[in-house]
Amino acid sequence: MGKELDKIPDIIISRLPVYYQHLKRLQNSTKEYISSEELAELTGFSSSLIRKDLSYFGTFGRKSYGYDVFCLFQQINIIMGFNYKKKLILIGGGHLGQALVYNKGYAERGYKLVSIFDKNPKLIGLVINDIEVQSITNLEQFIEDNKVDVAALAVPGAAAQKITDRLVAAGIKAIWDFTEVPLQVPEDILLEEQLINEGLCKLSVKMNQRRINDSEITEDLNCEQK
Amino acid sequence: MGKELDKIPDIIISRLPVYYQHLKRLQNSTKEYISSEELAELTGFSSSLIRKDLSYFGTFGRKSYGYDVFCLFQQINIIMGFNYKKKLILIGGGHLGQALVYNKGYAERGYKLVSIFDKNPKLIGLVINDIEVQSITNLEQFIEDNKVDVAALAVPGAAAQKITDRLVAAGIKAIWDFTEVPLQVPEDILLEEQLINEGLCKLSVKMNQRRINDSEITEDLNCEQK
DNA sequence: ATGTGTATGTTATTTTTTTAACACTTTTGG
DNA sequence: CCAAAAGTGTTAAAAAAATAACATACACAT
Repeated sequence: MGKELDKIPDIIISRLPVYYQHLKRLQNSTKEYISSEELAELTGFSSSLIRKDLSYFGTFGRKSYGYDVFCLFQQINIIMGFNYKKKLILIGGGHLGQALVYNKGYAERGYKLVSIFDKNPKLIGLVINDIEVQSITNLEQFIEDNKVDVAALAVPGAAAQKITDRLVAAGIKAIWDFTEVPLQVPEDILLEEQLINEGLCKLSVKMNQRRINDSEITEDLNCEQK
Repeated sequence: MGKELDKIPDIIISRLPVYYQHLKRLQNSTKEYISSEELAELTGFSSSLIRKDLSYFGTFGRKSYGYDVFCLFQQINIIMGFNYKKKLILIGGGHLGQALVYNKGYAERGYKLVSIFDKNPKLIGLVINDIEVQSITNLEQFIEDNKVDVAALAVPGAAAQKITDRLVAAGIKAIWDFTEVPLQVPEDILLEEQLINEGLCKLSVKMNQRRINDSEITEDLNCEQK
């Protein structure tokens, strides 16, 4: 019985992309069934946790076989809403923006990148991967006409909040934010901060920990404060 | 007393980049002190949680004032190890790779991008943002000669594991992985998967949830499985 | 058929994480 | 100097999450 009206716990949502990633990969293998134990091996989560996560959405397994690799992938796609079509626009055609245009992950997740906006006249009219960059002045009109669902924000930090306000006013539902600037949005707008340097931060913390543990130094830099 | 030999809980590590981000921003303001309550407002975490997180590393606050905005930022930098210099190389000079070359986040976190590698002869010799792309054949020699700490991996999925094996063999300590391919690494190598489409996944799940709740539909696509 | 092995879905237990409460210190203002 | 206010660091309680345990169902071999 797949349902659940209550909001899916964030902690489970955060694991869904991992399940997705591994199951996608498994589609190319000859493997027909996979056990929670094997999935645990792949993902690093415990088999118990995996069974629990999946049982939150329904019962997909088969006793003494495991999970049908194809069916489970289908179900994960449905759970993640990838079977619904979403229109995406990109704001900012700089280096990061251009990389996002060539990102191959959209279609399989139900997204379609429908336009690119920039304010730089040198970029306007340029065609990147078959999509023409248009002036940011057309933003509101375009969102309304095309019922755009999500905007990817890859503009300089200084412009981020202003553009965000315009997106919200124009009726966007969700923002995928690459500027490392904390954005203010109304409660009902979904905001996903894609901190591009997050991995670097975590690696730095962990390398630092090792350094400290190895040297047994007691770090205690005290900042002058009255 | 700043110390702690035990490993910092991942859940705390995951919040550090958020504290960092907001405190960095606050450096430009005239604000001298900030309370846990105000930080809660900014970050979305509870004030109680913030005080607890910070107290894990030491006592940085001042009774009835709050935290010195400058000192706390300094401390966060130390906790995250940003005051230690790390050498970074980039593997893969494609679209995403190029965007990473122009990323402005390295220096402030103690990283220096020292070289770019690619196997495409058309890219080798090209200078991107003052850094010359060199042949992937030089990889091992370079890592050894320059004591490289971290490699950013932005190559096609098919090449990912092979390159990873070479990096590990050459003595790299940490990998910042942008390929959406699950990589195998030895226990002692730090691996950070930077799932570029993670935000899109989460947005899709959440938009889907809203759709279901709004329509009160009971989703139950059953996959044919004997 | 019958017994053994496998692996799920779920319940019980433990652990981790978060929130709430508060004692205590410092500041401020009569 | 004393009282009130602010806001920390910490302890206690609650909630959430992860793990372990297990009853059940199914497959398969004898």
